[in-house]
Amino acid sequence: MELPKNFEPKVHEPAIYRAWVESGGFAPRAPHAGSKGTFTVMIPPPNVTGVLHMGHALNNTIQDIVVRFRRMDGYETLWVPGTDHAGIATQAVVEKKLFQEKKQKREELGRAAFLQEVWAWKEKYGNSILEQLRGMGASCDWSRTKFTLDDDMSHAVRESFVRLWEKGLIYRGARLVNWDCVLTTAVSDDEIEYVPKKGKLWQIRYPLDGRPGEFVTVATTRPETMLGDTGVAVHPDDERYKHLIGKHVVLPFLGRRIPIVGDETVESGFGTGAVKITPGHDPADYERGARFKLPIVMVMEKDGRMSAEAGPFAGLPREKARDAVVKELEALGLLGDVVDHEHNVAISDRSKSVIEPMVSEQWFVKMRPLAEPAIAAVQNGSLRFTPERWTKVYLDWLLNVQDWCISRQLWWGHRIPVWYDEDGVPVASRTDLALGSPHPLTKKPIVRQDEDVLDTWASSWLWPFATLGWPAKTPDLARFYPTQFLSTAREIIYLWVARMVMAGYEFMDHLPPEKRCPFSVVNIHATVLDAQGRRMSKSLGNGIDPLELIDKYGADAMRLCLILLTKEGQDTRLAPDRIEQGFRFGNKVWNAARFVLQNLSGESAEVTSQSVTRLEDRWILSRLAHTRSFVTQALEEYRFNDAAVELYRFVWNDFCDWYVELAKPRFAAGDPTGPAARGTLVRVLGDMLALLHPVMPYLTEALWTALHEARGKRPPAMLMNSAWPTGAGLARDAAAEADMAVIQDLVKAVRNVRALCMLGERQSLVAHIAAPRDEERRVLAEHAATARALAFLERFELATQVARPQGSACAVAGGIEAFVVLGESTDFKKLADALSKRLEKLEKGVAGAKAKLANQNFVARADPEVVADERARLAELELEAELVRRNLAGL
RNA sequence: GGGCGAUUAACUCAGCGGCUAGAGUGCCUCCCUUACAAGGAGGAAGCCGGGGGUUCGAAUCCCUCAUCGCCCA
Repeated sequence: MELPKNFEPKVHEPAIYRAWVESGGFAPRAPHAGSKGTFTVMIPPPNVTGVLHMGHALNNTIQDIVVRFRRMDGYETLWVPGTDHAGIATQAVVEKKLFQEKKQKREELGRAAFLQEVWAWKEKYGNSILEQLRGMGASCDWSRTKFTLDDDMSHAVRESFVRLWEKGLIYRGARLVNWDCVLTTAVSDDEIEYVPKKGKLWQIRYPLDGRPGEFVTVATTRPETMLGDTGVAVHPDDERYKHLIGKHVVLPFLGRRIPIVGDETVESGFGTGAVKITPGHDPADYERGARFKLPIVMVMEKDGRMSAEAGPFAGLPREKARDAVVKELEALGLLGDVVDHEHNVAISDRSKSVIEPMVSEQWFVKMRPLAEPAIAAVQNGSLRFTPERWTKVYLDWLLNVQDWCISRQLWWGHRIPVWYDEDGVPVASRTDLALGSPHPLTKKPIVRQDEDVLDTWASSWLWPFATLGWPAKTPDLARFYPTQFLSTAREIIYLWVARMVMAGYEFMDHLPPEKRCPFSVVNIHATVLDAQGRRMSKSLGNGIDPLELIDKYGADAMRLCLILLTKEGQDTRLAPDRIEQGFRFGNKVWNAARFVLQNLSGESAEVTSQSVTRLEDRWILSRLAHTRSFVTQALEEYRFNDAAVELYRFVWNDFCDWYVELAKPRFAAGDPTGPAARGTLVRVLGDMLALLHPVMPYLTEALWTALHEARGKRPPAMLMNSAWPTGAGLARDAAAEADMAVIQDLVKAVRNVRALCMLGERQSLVAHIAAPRDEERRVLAEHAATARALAFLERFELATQVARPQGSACAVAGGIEAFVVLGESTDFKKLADALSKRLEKLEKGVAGAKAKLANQNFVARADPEVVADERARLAELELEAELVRRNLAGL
């Protein structure tokens, strides 16, 4: 059996992925004896227009680790993949393409033809992100792939809409919404971002009605909206303006007479202390307007041009209108001070245009009743966040939840299932209502369907159960709902997580309440930042492409590194070359396995902690026992980083650095301990591959096959479908670990002396070892050969006391002195320096421990065990310091 | 404006009441020893952001300031 020298991800990964798919292992296993039950994960459906970015890479690595671990651990696992139709984003992409390629606008094409274009686009490009997930090794059940506009999903959306309608939770109303003037649609609060921009604060003087020559000066960042003003507000306690409350001013250009009101929400310190009220175009003013029953005047059209209400400025685009208004005010002498002013401007995520708050007719869902059970879910423990602190973020949003504007003025999406009769009376229906058919309530003919579509989240909030067939009561739904784990990004807690919880409680009402919450654990993953600590973004162009990393280092390397870098949701900075650590580790594992396989000779006996007798065998199995249980527990608790760090350490530092080196001499022909060494290597390697598999699936799968082949066997199953190591036959062995530590300390001390004296490992040395303490002497006597091999010693003389040989240096390890006989050219000065330094540290430690123990309070109040430990530590330090001091004197 | 997080070695991060504060990368010295030079052996490197407090004991808990970042408005 000869493995190539290196693992070649590009060669192996696609073939292994195909084999996994063919093994059928991505689909949930059928219920069977010994099964731990089902374990379901729903992928956060990426946007169909999306390409894999670092956030997806991390999040899907996490999900795949969970799913692979649970699968091996005996659960019937299901990971459902899919994409969402991303209404605005997708429509915008296709509109742009259409315009660039054919100079066509969607209006010219018409609704049906345009939608055909979008579907064609989706078929062609919409699967790329799912392909990329395959490349990462994601073990999703692709046979269950969903798209939010699939027929069954659309059916679920309509059912949910009609149910809410029937419960009276859907209403239509004029509300101030965030309006995107470029895409001409309302967008939700969550689809806008606030960008600080340098602007100006203009002061405008409004003439007081009936008091010629007197003015009230208001300050505004948006002078063009003054045309829609229907009031002026001042703080009721403001001495400057108090007397004017109840009076009126006359709006320039339009001559409208508008009142001055006293409102406590006005900040007297801002601007002039008087503010204009524009209920039609500002959220705060909308509230104020409602409080004072001021009329709403809309001075802007849906496309951002000024409306007829804008008088002389009608027809101007909003930016031009601003300049014109300012210029005219100045001409009239009504413009006051103009100062620079930085403020946050709302920008649409999709079109990047400035959001215009506008009053329009929209459909809303009443959120308060839906929020109640979602709040209760975290309070009664049905739902848990990890890291725990995100619970607060979730609750804060739910406690202050606003009604949800679900209509979008788009074509791409689920068309709102509402029809109107000739009087405009709406009705929601599960089935399409033909034009001319009688309205179910009024019996008058149906004349039209609502033009708008639903917000994309109105479908993705149904994801955890609609993907399983809801509203039909399918076997899948009964078997896999509720799910166990959801992993996602923090900014989506409100948009999606909270709404899925609401939907679960609302629509899964055929289940008892404790089974309605769609998932029990929500993992909020870290944000991967660029090397300067900035968020990766398209506009900055600072993103690292995971596909490039996979191409260069392999999927396993990227997966491991992302987990090593992100401790439980803590943000991290990533530079591409950091992935090299994962690559090197993969290489290390590969070569360790290669070494094992090269030296096998048909061992088949199962090695256990009970069956081995050699110290190093007992030791490595003890370390394995610890690592296995540590990693298992960490994965059960979703502490991925802890699991990965522990595995890394075990593989590299315990197994490769020590055990493999100790095993080498035992392969010599005729060595009676050879079989035990080979058996132990096989045992450790097998378990190690299994433990590593969730994080590094490809590499471990390849080695799993190779390991079985080397033993002349066919693997009973692919590693992916094999059992998680149970720890059977493994036990912690404290005595072996303690003995091994003695040897390791001595070996390191000798190596240190050797390096200081510039002696290569080849140069054999003789050591005279003094071990006055029985325990240490026993260990060294029993394992002299082991210690000698690792320290590259030719001879090894052990005694209770040793007279220092001529021309020797002394390695001190614990209570042991190892006198190493050196050549004449030895640099004793260097040795002395190193020893002085070490002595200094030791003496510092001694002084610290002494001071601590001299403190009566410490001795009296600290845990007796801590005090005892401190005493023991002091004794050790003093002994070692004494040995080093003596050694130094002897040089 | 509200909330959250971070500040530990040159860099990226662990450690979150008690070992001589750790790892990876980088750096220095030595070594191509037949698993791996994508490696091995050894080493240097830290007033644990500043200031207060609690405690026998603080990188760790509390307060405060500073800086950076994120989420929400």
